[in-house]
Amino acid sequence: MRIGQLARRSGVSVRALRYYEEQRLLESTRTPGGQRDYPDEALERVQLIQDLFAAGLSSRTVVELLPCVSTGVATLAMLDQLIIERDRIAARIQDLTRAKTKLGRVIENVTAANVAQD
Amino acid sequence: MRIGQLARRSGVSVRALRYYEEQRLLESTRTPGGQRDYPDEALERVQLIQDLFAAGLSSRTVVELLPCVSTGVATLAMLDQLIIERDRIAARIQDLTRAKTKLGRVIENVTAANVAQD
DNA sequence: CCTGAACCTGACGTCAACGTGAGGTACGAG
DNA sequence: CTCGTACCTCACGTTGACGTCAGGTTCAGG
Repeated sequence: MRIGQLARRSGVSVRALRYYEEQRLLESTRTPGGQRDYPDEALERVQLIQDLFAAGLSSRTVVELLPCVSTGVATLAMLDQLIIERDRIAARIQDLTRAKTKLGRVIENVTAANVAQD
Repeated sequence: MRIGQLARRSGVSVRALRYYEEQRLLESTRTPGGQRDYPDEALERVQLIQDLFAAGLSSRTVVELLPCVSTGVATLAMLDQLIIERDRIAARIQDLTRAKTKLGRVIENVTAANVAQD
């Protein structure tokens, strides 16, 4: 599979895929002409990378954790890092939940105010 | 209250407070000498700004929504925007929850692998 | 009056995850 | 062989929320 097709299938840009390779998040073989060639598994890999980015992990963290996330084999340092990241995500969820609740209350109040005004 | 004290109380940097003013998120009166002077309510205001930033709102969005968040009076456009942001936060929470679950499973697996290896 | 801490205004630097050309090469169809 | 599209490698631009440095001013205490 070439880069354009992988981009369309995964929904990320061609530029992003090259960036992932530059950051050692994604590998590719090359055709004799120098074009990137990806195996089918690359699609899942890209989706995994996207998930981790969406979770707020940096590319540096992702490159450290990708091996154990895909293989299931980890050093103790990796395990620590995994736990740190999971807890960070949990804390972030708490923050967002608080903010959502706060906004929800504001919405209720201003809605009531508008109804009263109309 | 001067800027340094507000910074210490709120936990944000002096630079950040000046930035908030620049973005019209926060007002201040000035002493005859030109130094910023904040009322006590500024502390809550700063904390509110931080909460909204933490929720992923941009300063442009915050400056649009701050009036109705603090006064409870909103236009219909503001209400729409509020709902959009709340839903965006809810979607983000979903994403993070999925990512956390995924990491949690990875943690369980690699832990088991380590125990088995030792 | 003097001094050190806190404050002021520019204005350039940072960082991450790409976007966006520029200028050239590879590939598949006809 | 030629055309059009997809691909290649630099390499600079973007965005947001500040950090940081420079050069000068204000304030409170002694």
